[in-house]
Amino acid sequence: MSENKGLLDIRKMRILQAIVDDYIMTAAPVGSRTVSKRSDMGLSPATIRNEMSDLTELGFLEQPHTSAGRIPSEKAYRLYVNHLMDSAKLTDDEADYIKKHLDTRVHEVSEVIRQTARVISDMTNYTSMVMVPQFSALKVKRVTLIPVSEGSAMAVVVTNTGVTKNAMIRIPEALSPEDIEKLSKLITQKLDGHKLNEAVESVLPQIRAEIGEQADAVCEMIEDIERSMSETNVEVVGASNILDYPEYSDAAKARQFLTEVETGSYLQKVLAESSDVEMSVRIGTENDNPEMQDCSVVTVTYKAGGKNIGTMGVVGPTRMDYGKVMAVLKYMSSSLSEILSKLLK
Amino acid sequence: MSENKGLLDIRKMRILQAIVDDYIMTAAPVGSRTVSKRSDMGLSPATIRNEMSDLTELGFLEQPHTSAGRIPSEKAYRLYVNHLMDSAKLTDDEADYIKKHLDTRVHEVSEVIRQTARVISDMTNYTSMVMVPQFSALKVKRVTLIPVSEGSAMAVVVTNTGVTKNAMIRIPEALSPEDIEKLSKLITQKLDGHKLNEAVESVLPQIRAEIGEQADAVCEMIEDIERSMSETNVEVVGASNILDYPEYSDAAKARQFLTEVETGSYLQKVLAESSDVEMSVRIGTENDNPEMQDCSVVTVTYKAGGKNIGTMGVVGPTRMDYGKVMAVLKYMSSSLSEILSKLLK
DNA sequence: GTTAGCACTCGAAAGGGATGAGTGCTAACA
DNA sequence: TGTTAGCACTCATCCCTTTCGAGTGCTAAC
Repeated sequence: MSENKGLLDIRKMRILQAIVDDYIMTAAPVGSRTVSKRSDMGLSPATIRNEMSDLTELGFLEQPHTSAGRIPSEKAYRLYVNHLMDSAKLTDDEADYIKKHLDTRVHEVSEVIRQTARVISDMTNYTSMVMVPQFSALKVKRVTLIPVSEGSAMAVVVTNTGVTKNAMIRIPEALSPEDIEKLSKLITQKLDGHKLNEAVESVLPQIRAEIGEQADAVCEMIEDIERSMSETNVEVVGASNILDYPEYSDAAKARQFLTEVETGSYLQKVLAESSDVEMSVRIGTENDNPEMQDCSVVTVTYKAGGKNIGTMGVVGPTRMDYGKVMAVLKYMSSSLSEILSKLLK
Repeated sequence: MSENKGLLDIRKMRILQAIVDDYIMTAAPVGSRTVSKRSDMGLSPATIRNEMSDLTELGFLEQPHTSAGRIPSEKAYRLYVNHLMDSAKLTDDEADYIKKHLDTRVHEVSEVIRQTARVISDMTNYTSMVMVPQFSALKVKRVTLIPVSEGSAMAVVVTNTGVTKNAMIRIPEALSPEDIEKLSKLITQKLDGHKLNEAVESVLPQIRAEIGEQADAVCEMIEDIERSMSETNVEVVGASNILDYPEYSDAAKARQFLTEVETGSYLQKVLAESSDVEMSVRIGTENDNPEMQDCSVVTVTYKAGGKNIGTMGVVGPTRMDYGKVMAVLKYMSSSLSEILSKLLK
């Protein structure tokens, strides 16, 4: 038996690939006849049957019941994604579609993010999610405080890449507008060129050392700003697409999926965890959220100015068109990176 | 026949009420026996049958087929909402629930809105939507421009109520930070005390008259600000609740509803249109969006400082628990109004 | 005007083949 | 030794029929 990837001989791999491909398209158990016809290997159904029997024993296939075909196990999807998938390229039509629907003239980050999510969801027909650029990882250029009412102000942070974000923070009461302006300048000066998340550790002690009396108030404000800014925000689009797939024809299951997606906490967590790998795939029970264990989540990162600044991805049934999803995500990652790189400088 | 509301005698009204009440709870056609038992009118099923037959002829009831019970028509719901509904009050438990889940310490408007939407959706088990306070109807107190990059700046508008909002706008290129600061002050001075939406009409001509050369640029910026600010934003929560109702057990129908809700444009339109009536109810085909014609939408307005500043509501199946929804919305309207009134000054 | 009685309707649920896709095994073939 | 044809067997699905019962409408009596 000629080994390959230390797992299966080539013929078994090809058969498994054919089965997964077919199952992804039809959602129906695949029989030996179908495989024999579709995979142009010139093998009879009987031979395929023997191989399928082996694959079942090895844990790559499952049988809903004796007289049905086989469906891929999670292990099969894993193998499929790692080794045997046609890593599809987008057709010209698809690339055109994206170009047409990504309006590069838009100049607001949140708008670009929304569009991106929309396009991913439309192209894949799954649920897409795009994290807005990670803020506290960017270098601060300017911080402006705008008095709003006694005790509160709006802090607007501008980074060197031009991304801005704002949040309400508490400020000491009884500050005159001039004091506030001074504070703005002071904080800007202290944070300039630092990343927000690092600043809290590196700059705060400095400030405490340098400035005497007001230090505490200033430090608290900076911490407050950092806290508000590091809230990750995720745009989720196309949740209802899940209803197109027969595995979610059961209302209770669909409901569970949609509720989980609406709260978004798990998706947010996945995006955050995947922020340092170019592409990640979580299949079924590889998700540690029990509500999502018959879903798969694929993520990619995107960059601006050469640095990863965010993650985006797709959630759908485990029977997902991984090839297409990964192709779309790759394409969108570079599109978005390009747009943001231009936009943010 | 003793007339009432110029439409139906009292007995018919009570019977209709019993039918609607029952149908709202069970979603199953209501038979004469049930009505006879549940409405304590001491009438036999046969009598009820005669009345129901009349009500059918009058267009208040419909018969799915001969041997089923009756279900209320839209006309019946309309009558029910207008005249015969028990305008339920919340139980103490419910009021407690709301108090517990509305964290009054939160000091960010968008957070309050999100909570409100969450609570409405949880209490009614329908889909809730809450419009963030209408911005351009508030009086401007200060406008700050923060340079972001060549040609663009972030405009932050603070109103006299303390609500703030910000948006990226285009600015003339080649402005120094000092110029921008001057512009901030100029615009603040011009807009101070005016409502944004009125300012465009009343203040712009003034500016054009007073300032010579730079007028065009300034006016454009103000218009740009107004445009960005008047975008209404709606928080929608609990869309997946719809899957709990048997009328949406059909995946295609559910999908249609969810897609419509996700885009949100119709809901946004309804909220906007209803911003001047304390409470509005749109039943079924009273919605002009064909996709929503078997839904009902109930809205209420909320205030701050005595003025309407926003609308919120609930979407659900026409067979909706109008009594409860309206009670919850009323309660939430006054809660939110109170919180915002405090929060915004 | 109200009610009991009764025949009638018709959807929903339950039962019961027939169908056919698919399997596993065996025996023959190259 | 690997491949294949043949065949008996399995079992979900489809479709048809029957049964069941909730509910109606009508009539006649109270």
